Amino acid sequence: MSPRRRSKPQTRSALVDIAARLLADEGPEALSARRIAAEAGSSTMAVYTNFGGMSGLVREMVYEGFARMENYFSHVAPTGDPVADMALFGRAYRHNALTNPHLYAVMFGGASLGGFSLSAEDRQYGRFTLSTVVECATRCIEAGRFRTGDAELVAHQLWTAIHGLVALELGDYLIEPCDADRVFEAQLTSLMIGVGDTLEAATRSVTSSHARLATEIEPAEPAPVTERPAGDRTA
Amino acid sequence: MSPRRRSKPQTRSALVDIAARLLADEGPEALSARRIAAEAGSSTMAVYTNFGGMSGLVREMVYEGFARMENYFSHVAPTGDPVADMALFGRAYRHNALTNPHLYAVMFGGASLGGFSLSAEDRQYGRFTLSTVVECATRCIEAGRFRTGDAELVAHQLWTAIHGLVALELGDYLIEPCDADRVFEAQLTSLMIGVGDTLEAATRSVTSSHARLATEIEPAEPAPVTERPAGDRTA
DNA sequence: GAGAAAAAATAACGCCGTTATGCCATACTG
DNA sequence: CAGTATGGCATAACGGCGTTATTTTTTCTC
Repeated sequence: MSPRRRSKPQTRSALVDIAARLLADEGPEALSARRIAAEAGSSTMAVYTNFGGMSGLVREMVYEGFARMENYFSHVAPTGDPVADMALFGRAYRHNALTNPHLYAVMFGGASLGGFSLSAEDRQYGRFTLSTVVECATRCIEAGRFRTGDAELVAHQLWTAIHGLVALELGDYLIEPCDADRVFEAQLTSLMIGVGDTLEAATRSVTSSHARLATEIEPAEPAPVTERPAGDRTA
Repeated sequence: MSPRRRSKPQTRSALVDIAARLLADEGPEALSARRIAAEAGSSTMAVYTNFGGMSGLVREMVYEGFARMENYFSHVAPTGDPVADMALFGRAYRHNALTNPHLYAVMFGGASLGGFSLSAEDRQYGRFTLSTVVECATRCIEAGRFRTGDAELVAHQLWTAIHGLVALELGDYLIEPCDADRVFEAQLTSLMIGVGDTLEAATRSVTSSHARLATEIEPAEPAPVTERPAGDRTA
């Protein structure tokens, strides 16, 4: 039916692109090897020769998701106030999740698509993405703004708190979006105060981060689908 | 093969029991209509006549999950310090999630088993379970311990924060359990401070709740599988 | 150009949720 | 008490899924 596919990398990236589009447009249920291959004009076997199975393709999506998150993080410009930067990272995290909801669900929702589950290496890769936030927490601590000396702990607090909000938000447990917004803002300030900042300073920082939201949050390019440099990862 | 089934309610509760056992023992992947029916010695059709499909049976699991959560909540005895009570609710929430990890994943993980998704009514039911926590937050506010006057907001902050930790914990993103414990304790104190309590009072409350953990957290009965009183909910 | 190696197509296996059909015991009805 | 109808369950089938074995095609290498 379709013109003959010439070489290999073409079909591989085509499969990734189509999978990403299906995931974004129709959600995780639409991610099936048969569907993707049919949409690419090839047979189901292409998924196996290129990714070693469905789980390999899902892994590609997960890594793409972390790349997008890292992209948002890298576009957070320092404001001079490390606590405000911290809040900006929180906003970037939530913005990324709300922009790519289905992708985020695959990354953290434990959707277990096609029997996929993250390997220890994958999890380490995911946690590595937060290193930028850990560095920011270190700056906050060095500036004497936080009570604790454990930057990683603070980063994990921010991460888990925002993940919880976003997860329930995406699962429609927080029905009205304004609810989620209010909880998010309150959580941000409460966290900054709770880890040691003063009420006034934390409020100022979070408010300033809110003001910078529009200009800071969007990355330059529209986060295109990228391929991993390393070799195949058969499930 | 099996002796003739006499009446209806027997097979129904058997299906629920087996489904709950399969979910707890082998995880969400083991929850299939065919498997459950086979384990019950009946045919697949029993799932449809009793629950209108797989989604109905999953819904039963979700309601059971909320019942267990409510059971843990109802066994939280007031300590006299409302903020300590608040921390106890947080501990009860996490304890329930870690005790029934697969059930918790079905409730909030968006696993989308058998095309199941919560209806608006279901979500409302889930949020209603938190009303106990909202009342506790009200007591905290009336005691002048919290800065805000919005008890529901505070309850949602606690909820989302702990859910985020638990979700990542169950997804093995927080690799070492001691990590999760540390983040949980820090999150609890940070939240209590952040929403308005003083450093000393919050630390005292959270510490006292930690001391009460062993005796308070376990409910009397082992949370048996119950049936919903209402009629069938065909998907 | 010929042979070797990689990739894709075809077809099959076993699982899934779901549905249509028929049986048969139960529960009403006269 | 007999006859009937209702409804729960079994049997079997349909389409779709991930996966695998086999065969065919392509592509690279010598």
